[in-house]
Amino acid sequence: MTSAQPTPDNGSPVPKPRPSTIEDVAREAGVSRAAVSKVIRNAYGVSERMRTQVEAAIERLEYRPRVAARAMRGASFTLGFEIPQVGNDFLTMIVDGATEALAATPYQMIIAPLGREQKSDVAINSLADRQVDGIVAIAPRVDPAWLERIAERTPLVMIGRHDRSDRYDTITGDDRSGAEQVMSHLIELGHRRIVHLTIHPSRPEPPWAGQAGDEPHVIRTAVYRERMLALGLEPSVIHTLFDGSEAHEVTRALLDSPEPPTAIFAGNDTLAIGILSAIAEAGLDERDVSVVGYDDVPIARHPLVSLTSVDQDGVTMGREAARLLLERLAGRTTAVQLENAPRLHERRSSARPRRP
Amino acid sequence: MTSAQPTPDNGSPVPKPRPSTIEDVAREAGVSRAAVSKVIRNAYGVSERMRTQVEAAIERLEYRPRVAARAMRGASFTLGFEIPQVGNDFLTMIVDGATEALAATPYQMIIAPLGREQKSDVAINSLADRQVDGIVAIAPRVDPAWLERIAERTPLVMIGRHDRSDRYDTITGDDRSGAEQVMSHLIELGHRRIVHLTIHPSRPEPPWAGQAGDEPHVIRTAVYRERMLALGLEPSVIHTLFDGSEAHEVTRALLDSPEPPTAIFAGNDTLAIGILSAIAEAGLDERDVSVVGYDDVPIARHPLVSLTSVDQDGVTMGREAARLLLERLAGRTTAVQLENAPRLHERRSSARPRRP
DNA sequence: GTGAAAGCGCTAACAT
DNA sequence: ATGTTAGCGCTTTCAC
Repeated sequence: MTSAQPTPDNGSPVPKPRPSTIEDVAREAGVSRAAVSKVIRNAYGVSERMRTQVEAAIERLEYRPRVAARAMRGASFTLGFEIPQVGNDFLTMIVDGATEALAATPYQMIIAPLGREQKSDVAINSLADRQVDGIVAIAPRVDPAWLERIAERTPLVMIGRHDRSDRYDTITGDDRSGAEQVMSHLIELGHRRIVHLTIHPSRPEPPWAGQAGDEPHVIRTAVYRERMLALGLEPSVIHTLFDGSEAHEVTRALLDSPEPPTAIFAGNDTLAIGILSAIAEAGLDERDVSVVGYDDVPIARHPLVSLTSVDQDGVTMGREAARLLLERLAGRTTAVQLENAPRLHERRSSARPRRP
Repeated sequence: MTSAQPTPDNGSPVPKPRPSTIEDVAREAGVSRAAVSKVIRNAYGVSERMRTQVEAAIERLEYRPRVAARAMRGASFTLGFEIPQVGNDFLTMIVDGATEALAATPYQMIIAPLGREQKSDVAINSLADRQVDGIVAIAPRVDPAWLERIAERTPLVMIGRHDRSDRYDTITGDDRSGAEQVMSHLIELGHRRIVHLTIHPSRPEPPWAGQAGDEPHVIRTAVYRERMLALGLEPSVIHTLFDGSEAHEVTRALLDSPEPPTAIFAGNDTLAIGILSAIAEAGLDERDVSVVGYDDVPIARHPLVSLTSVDQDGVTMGREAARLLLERLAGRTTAVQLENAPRLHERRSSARPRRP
């Protein structure tokens, strides 16, 4: 990176013109602060004449309400999204859905990405600290009791949690069904040596684990085991980091082993993409090792990738999450659980094994 | 999506326990509010004894400072990122770099994604309204004069702008060099019928266009034209939407035309991926039509995709952006311009044409 | 329909 | 080193 000569400081003191406040607008329009406040909030009790007057003043002074000040008394008109991985396409779909649902509302969305080594609760807290009016979070490993405390003050929608709360709403996919579809598909194709590669489970096992449902990935793994055992086959589960690089490495090793699998069921598409890259690099294809992913991210459809994957419609999930939040803000106080039915899209990456 | 029975409202009024304030902590610790404030800000003038006392009280009361209240007087310890497209992998790299740079600081990052049909200035404004302490934005088409007004109050780093300002900092790649590398590469391979496919330029042409440099995509297009004309070839530029779907359609049509190109220079990788999908669907490959992209997003390296692309190191850009903001917050007042040198990664998607 | 006044939780400037 | 006080810009009663 090349740095240009810093612009010479010509000594002119930076004029920090004070942004206009509600007070300025009130003076300019010849009304009270309260009146201006009512106008900008579309509140009851403003005459047509006053409204136009105030709006003109706002225009003239380029007035913009400070969100911080508003948040101290009323609402911030901001909805916060906690996203564990900015680059994850499934999460992107959720954000897209929510963006769409919020377009016609006065609410702005902000996203709090997880920092390096940062846990979900830090980001959720940071949203709460910022007085957002509602939170959507994807945090499978956070203590439900803690979430309920957050939900006491801020409407909260959790995506991908199978536990039930009467404080926060949940939106999930039916992970059991999705995993069943994957396994049925692979078994019907004739696969027997099927490996399941997924992300590391929580360690140590949290005390509330299994309390009221499990993490999506844990459920998928459980279904995998059940189906393997039911056929008298030996389950083989491998855990890796979430970003796909380790999935790539592990797959290389797997391919070099004496009895490589003929199919790999990946816990999600990011891992599946990493797996596919190792297979391709080894000069092999789906007839050697089939791969099935989960989430049906956009790139899965790409003809060069053509990854068989479980679609759980992230866009709808995001849209619904936003809707649930708006409902809460409109007064709903009972909890809602939404579950969608996933659907397997069969593509080129899964095929009959060459040597069964 | 299936809705579960709403949890019955058992009539218990939701107890909204008032979160503790700095006042509560002061009382609990037997000190003044100011003392507590100093402790949480690590400010000068606190005895060791008081510090431990206050910290204990904070712990006990689970006190968390309200960002809105802090922002009204001091800082919000928040840095805002305006991102035109959440799903764009190049932008993701920028966010990742910034996340890394911010990990060891007290600053939290929030991302303001663009809503549907929303312009960059709306999102930038919304960050400013939220009193973030600094803003990083990717907004090639916003009036520089307007940006300078924002920068008067909030430190601002613009990514991908070739104009110079003494109010805000800029980080760019050398788009001229990047595009030159692409064209040289394709020409050396023997391509003559090269099409350039890129995103729609601003319409109408903004009054400040060309004032002090141009949009990255415009520069890349200009280089393409120059190089084609220099060889006595007819430039052919096609504009599409940014999301790659239209690039896919356009490419289909191109392949069906009487004299299809032997190479396509895509304005960025998202478009290149869309182009590749059309080529693959038509049963063709790089010997028929070569493709070169720009940004070198992670998927470009994938062996199934193997897209030749210009690496402009988004991660470093993001890291530097965060660093520049922190510098400004530490007192720098002169503007800085950073430019990095892009580098072409040659991969399978570009090859000698079968029929030149 | 409109305005006056009382805070919201915090920090900064100023005491002590 | 610690405490006191005066706001920051806004919304929300509650008078008029």
